[in-house]
Amino acid sequence: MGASKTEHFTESHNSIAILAKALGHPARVAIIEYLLSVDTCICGDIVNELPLAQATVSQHLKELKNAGLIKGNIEGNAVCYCINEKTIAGLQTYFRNISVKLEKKKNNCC
Amino acid sequence: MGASKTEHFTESHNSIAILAKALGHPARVAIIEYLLSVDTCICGDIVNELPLAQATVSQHLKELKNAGLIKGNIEGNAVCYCINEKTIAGLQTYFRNISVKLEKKKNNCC
DNA sequence: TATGTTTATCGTAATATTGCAATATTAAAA
DNA sequence: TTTTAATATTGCAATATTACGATAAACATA
Repeated sequence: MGASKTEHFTESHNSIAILAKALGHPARVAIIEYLLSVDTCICGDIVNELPLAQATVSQHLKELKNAGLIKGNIEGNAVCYCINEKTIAGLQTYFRNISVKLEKKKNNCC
Repeated sequence: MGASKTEHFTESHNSIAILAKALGHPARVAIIEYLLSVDTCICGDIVNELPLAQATVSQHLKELKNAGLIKGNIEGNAVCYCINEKTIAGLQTYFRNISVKLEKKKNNCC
C-alpha cells in the first residue's frame, strides 16, 4: 500500500486537492507571492529570491505549472512565469462558497 | 537531503502551506465537504462515507485537526468533528487578497 | 464486571516528495 | 562557431505520506 487512492474520489475532490497540494509547500507559496509582488514577470530571479538550489526551484515551478497555478512563457533564453488568475479565482470561489454555507448552517456544533 | 526546509521560509508562507497541504488529499477535501453537507455533526459516519479503512480516516482527521481546519469534540464514546469556520474564512481572505492584487496589476504578462 | 462500540495509535510496507549535484538543452552574445 | 547565460532534466539519497491490520483506550450498556 502507500499510494494515494485518488481514483476512489470524485473529480471535484481531486481537482481541489491537486491545487491545494501544489500550494502545500512554503517555497511554492513564496513563489506565488513573489510573482504577485513584482511588476515585470521576468522571472529567473525567483531562484535568487529563494533559499534553494536552481534545480529545486525549477522543480517547484514545474509543479505549480502542472497544477495550473502559474503559466510560463519562453522569452529568448529566459522564461517568464506568472500567476494564472483563473485558477486563483477558482480557489477564491471555492472557499467563499464554503464560508457562505457555513454561515447558513449556524449549527456547527463544536 | 529530502526534508522540507521549512525553517528557511517565513511564518506566513509556512502557515498557508500547512493549510494547503492539509487539503492536498482528496479524502481530506471529501471530509470537509461531508462535514459541510450534514446537519448534525455527529461524525463517526465519516468512516462509512469514505472508501478507506477506519485507521486511515482517523489519520486524515488528525491531520485536518492539526492544521486547524476542523475541531473535534468528544461526546460519550463518539467524537463530533466539524469545520473550523475561522480557518476557512482565513483561506477565503487569502485568495481574495491575491485576486484583488492581480486585478490591480493588469500587466500579468503571460 | 464483562461485553460491545467507537476512535486512536502502533508498526510496517509501498509510494511520493524534497533537495541537490551533475548534466543537458536552448538561445543569446561574442 | 565558440562561449556564456538561463532553465530543465536526470539520478539519487533522505525523508514524508498513505494505507491498513492489529491493538489499545475510552466509554456505554447489559
